[in-house]
Amino acid sequence: MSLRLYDTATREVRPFEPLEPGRVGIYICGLTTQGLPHIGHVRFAVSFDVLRRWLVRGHGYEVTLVRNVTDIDDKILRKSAEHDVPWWAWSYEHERATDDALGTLGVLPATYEPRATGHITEMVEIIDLLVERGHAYAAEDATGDVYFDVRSWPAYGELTRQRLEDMEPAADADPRGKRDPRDFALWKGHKQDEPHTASWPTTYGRGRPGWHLECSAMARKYLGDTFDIHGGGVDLRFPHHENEQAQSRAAGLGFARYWLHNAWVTVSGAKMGKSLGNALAVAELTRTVRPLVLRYYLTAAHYRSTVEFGDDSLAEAEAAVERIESFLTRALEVCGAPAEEVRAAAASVDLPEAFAAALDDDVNVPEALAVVFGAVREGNRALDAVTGPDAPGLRRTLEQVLGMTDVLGVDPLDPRWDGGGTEGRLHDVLDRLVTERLEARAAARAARDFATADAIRDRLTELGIVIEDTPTGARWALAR
RNA sequence: GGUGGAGUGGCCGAGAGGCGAGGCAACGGCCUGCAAAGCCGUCUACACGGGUUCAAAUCCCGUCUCCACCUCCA
Repeated sequence: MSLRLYDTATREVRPFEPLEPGRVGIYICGLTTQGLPHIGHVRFAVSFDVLRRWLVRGHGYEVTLVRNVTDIDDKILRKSAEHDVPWWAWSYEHERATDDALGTLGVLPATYEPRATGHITEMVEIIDLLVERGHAYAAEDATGDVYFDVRSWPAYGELTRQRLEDMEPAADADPRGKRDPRDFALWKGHKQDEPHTASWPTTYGRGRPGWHLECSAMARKYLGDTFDIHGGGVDLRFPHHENEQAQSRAAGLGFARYWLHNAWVTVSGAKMGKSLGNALAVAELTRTVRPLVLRYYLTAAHYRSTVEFGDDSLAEAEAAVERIESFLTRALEVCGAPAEEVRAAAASVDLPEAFAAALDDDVNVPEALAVVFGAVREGNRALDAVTGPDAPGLRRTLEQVLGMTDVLGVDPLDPRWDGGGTEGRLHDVLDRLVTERLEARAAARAARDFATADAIRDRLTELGIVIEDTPTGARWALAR
C-alpha cells in the first residue's frame, strides 16, 4: 500500500516518497498570533494532524513536524499599538491561546515550534545568499529595506502558475525603492514610528524581517535545505508560499518537495474570517460543545474541500460521535476488559484494508469514516446476536474502531478528552448516586410497578441522565 | 484581467465511465412492560443544454451560478 498525495505544485495526486527512507519532514504555516484562533484558523492544524498520525501509524515513518510562529509582522505591530501593549505581549498571548485551542482539539504537539524573532541570523544568511547571487538588492531610497528581485528569477510564479505580467500590482504598491512593484520585502528597515524593540541590527541596517523569509529560514534550519512536505491553507499559496519558494530556490536551496493546501471553513458559502464578522472562536465554542465533537466536525470533511459551518453542523457531529461512543461502551462491557488495555492493543492491531486505502488516497477521511461506521455497524450486529460472554470477532472490531478513530484523532476513549483532575472522582460519586436510583427502579420493575419505575426514569431524564436497559441491567449516561 | 476551485438526495458530505459511500433527519418494521440504544428496510441525487459511448454524476463542448487568491488572510 503506498501513500499518494495531491501536490499543489503539480496539480495532481502523486506517489509520496520521502527524501530519506523512513523519515518525513513537514513544515506547516498558519499559526497566527495576531488574534484569538477561530475554527477556520485551526483547520489546517487538524488536517495535518491526521496526515501526521497516518504517516506514523500507517507507514511507520518518523515524522518531524515544524509549525512556525510568525511572531512579528505588520498586523501584530498595529494591533498591539492599538491596545497599548508591547508587541511581544500581544503575540505571546495569542500564541498561547492558539496552543490551548489546538491542545483542546487533540492536535498532537509539533516537534518544533520555532518563532520568527528567534531566527534573525538564519534569515540574514539567506539574504546574503540572495544578494550574492544577484536576486536581492537594498532599496535605492535609503529606507533600509531589502527586496527580492522577481525579474531576476525566471521561475517566479511557478507554484501558482502565474505569469508576472498578469499579476495585479498591489493596491498599496508604493514603489518606494523597488525595481519592480511586485518585488517583495526580505528585510524591512526600521521606521521611526515603530517600537525600537521590533528591530534587530544587521549588516543591512536595523530592521525587522519581511513576511515569508522566516519560513524559508526556519524550514531550512529544522528540516534541511530540501525537505518533504510544506503545508498550509490555500489562501497562503500566493503570495506567501510562492515567495518562500522563490527566495529559497533562488538562494540555491531545494525547499519543499510536495505542497499540500487545505481549504477553509465557510459560513453560508463564504470563507470564515475575522474581518467578515462570521468567525467563531474555538474557546467560545468549546464552552458549549465537547472538544471531541468540534474535532470530529473539523476532521470529517476532506481537507481539500471547504466545509460548511451551519446551525446543525455540531449537532450532527455530536450524533455521529455518540454512535461511535455508544458502540464502544457496549462492546467494552461485553468484552469485560479495561479500556486502557483495549486501547493499548488497538495501537498495534491491523486496521481494515479499506481504511488504509482511503487514507493512502490523499488522506480521504470521509471514506475512512465510512469504514469506521461500517465496523461499528458490524460490531453492533455482533452485540445484538451475542448470547454468552463472547461475541465472535467483537474484540477485534472493537480494537479496530479504536485504532481507526485514533488515527483520525477522534478516539472517544483518549484520555486527552477528559477534563481536569476532579472529573473522574465526580463521575464515581455520581455513579453511586445514580446506581441507587437505578436499583430502586429495578426493584419496582421486578414488582411490575411500572408507574414507579417510569417516574424514576423520568426524573433522571429531567436531570440530564439517559437510561438504557440492557440484558445485564440498566446503564446511564449524561444526555448530550 | 490572471490563477485556482466548486455546484451531488430534506441537510452535511465522499466518489469520478457500469457496482452499497457514510453520517444526520424522516418514515415503516424487529427488539422493549413502555422507552432509549441497536438491528433490518424505505425515501435514491448528481446546476443547465448539447454530444461521445452498449453504458455518463463521472469524458467532451457550451451556458449559468458561487467561492478563493492576485504582495503581510488558515
